[in-house]
Amino acid sequence: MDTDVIKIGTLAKLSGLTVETLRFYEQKDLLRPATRSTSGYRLYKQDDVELVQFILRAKKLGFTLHEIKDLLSINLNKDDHTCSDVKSFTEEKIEQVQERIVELQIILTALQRLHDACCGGDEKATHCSILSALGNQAFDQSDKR
Amino acid sequence: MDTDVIKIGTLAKLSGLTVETLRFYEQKDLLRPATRSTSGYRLYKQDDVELVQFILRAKKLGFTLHEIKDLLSINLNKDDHTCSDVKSFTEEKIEQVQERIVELQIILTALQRLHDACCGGDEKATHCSILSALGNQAFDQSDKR
DNA sequence: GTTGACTCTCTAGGTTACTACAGGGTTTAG
DNA sequence: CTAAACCCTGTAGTAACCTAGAGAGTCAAC
Repeated sequence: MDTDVIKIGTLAKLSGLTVETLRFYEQKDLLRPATRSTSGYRLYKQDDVELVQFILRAKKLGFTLHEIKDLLSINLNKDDHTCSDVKSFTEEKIEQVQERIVELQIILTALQRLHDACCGGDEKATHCSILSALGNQAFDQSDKR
Repeated sequence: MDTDVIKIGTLAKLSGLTVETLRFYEQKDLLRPATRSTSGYRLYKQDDVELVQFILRAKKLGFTLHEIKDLLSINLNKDDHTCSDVKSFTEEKIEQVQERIVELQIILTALQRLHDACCGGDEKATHCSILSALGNQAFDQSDKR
């Protein structure tokens, strides 16, 4: 057997993904095997391990699979793109992440306000301040979104 | 026609949701009409407008529909639950939100680091520092998760 | 009595990122 | 040579939250 070439199970082990995930990524156009064997087995190159790592690192940065697909095509044809292309790609993601953080912080503040106001005792929840807040119009004015 | 009772379209208008969403919420056991007309029309009470608002407020706080269902059943049977039940429910959510914020902040920091290192110029992306970072093992050590 | 607005059920799609079969064929080790 | 381990395709399910449409019945107004 050709040692330059690895089957999907090997790539899975080397990259820490499952075979199913690798096939899924192929379906999403992220990762195509170099060739197929006569019997139809996917045959990858050793280099594809690094490619999978690229994908995993981008995922860690919060990029979606679709965005990673674009990132990969930039990476493949580096000559057709500028540094500024990549930078603005990153900028957009930064903005998205910042927005989400702000949203979550608004949510967090509201939750903590409710939490702090609640006695948290063993008495029946009939007069629970959290439940009343949720049932109260006044709540709606308390944050502006 | 009974004025105490409203049809789904009216409830939709009063609550700002669509008819479809209201039916969807019913399917998810969040909101059941008080009765049905002889022809099968859903008949809601005026009070249900407040119930929908309760749901929307809880959604704003980041609760999932499933969690809201539980919250509603606590709200309906307040005597069977304690304040501390509700408080710990809220506590759990607070922890979830905090965790998510921390995650996003790690992502944000990493993105900003890459962004700042990138020249962002019009030169070809052949040596783009962002792409190299994604293709580089060193990246993996740079954050601990 | 007919139009138009409303309602009903049921089904299917769409997003994101997988996971899990079923029902095959292929390869490899002993 | 056979059994285990591997691979294939294709489909369907998960979570969360809806949205859209088909095809049909109902209600109110003119």
